[in-house]
Amino acid sequence: MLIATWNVNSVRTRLSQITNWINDANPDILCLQETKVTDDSFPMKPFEELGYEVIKYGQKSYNGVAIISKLKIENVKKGFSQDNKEKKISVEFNEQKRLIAADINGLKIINVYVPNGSSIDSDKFDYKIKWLNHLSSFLDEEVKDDDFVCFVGDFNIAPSEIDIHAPKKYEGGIMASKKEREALNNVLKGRFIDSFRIFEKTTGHWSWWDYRNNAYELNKGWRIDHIYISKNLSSKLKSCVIERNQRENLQPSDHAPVLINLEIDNQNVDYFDDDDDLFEI
DNA sequence: ATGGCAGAAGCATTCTGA
Repeated sequence: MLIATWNVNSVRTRLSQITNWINDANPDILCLQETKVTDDSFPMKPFEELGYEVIKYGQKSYNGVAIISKLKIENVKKGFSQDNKEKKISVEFNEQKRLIAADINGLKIINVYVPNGSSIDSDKFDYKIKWLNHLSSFLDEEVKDDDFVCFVGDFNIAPSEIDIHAPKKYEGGIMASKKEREALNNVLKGRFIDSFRIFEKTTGHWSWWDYRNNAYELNKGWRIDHIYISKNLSSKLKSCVIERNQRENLQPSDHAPVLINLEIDNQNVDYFDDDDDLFEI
């Protein structure tokens, strides 16, 4: 079972690149961030024609998340829960569309676009920390100990200095501060595994390169897009790769997709494309 | 210290991103 995350920086501008990549990589589930489109304008058809179901939670111009799945999508949650004791604060944090979750094939898929935070002395940075703290409460409520969870997205945080091309220059700043990492660790609470680090222990692997200053050509990148899995899935994890060639497309997103392979049987056999997928092997 | 590149909105230029 292939599960991917990709900050596409506008789903409409990147549409053909996304469908091309789907045709190449054949993911079962693709989680998108920065779709930058309202739900009524989301391009559903290109994905449905490829045999995928789409759920989306977007807004005009900014943010926006979506899940595209070959397998049946159930128990959809858009934004933070609003039926709990933190209802008021949830409404506030749902103004920016940054969270969508669903159950797919026995997995709880949680897709986030964490706020960037601008710079560590800004109001946006405070918002980022508060948003992460609210996300922590959300997970405490939504995730049970024995759930199989895949928690993915653009986290806008490099987990350690080996996830930055020039740590001496950037450590302590935005996406690399102690405060952000503590907030992220509080969200993870030791219950998740960073899929990528199971396979790659060294520096030099990036998922985002700034559009400016020729950053991609100079390979000046950061690893800020992550696929966290619950510990009870660790034995099922077969690979995790960053598809950096997508950063070489014409007019690319500034992020590359991240893709894992989980060795899980498809329980929900009602594929939407209804083709010969069921009868392979 | 500043700007550089890109997308959206909307038609010149501003806002936002990371």
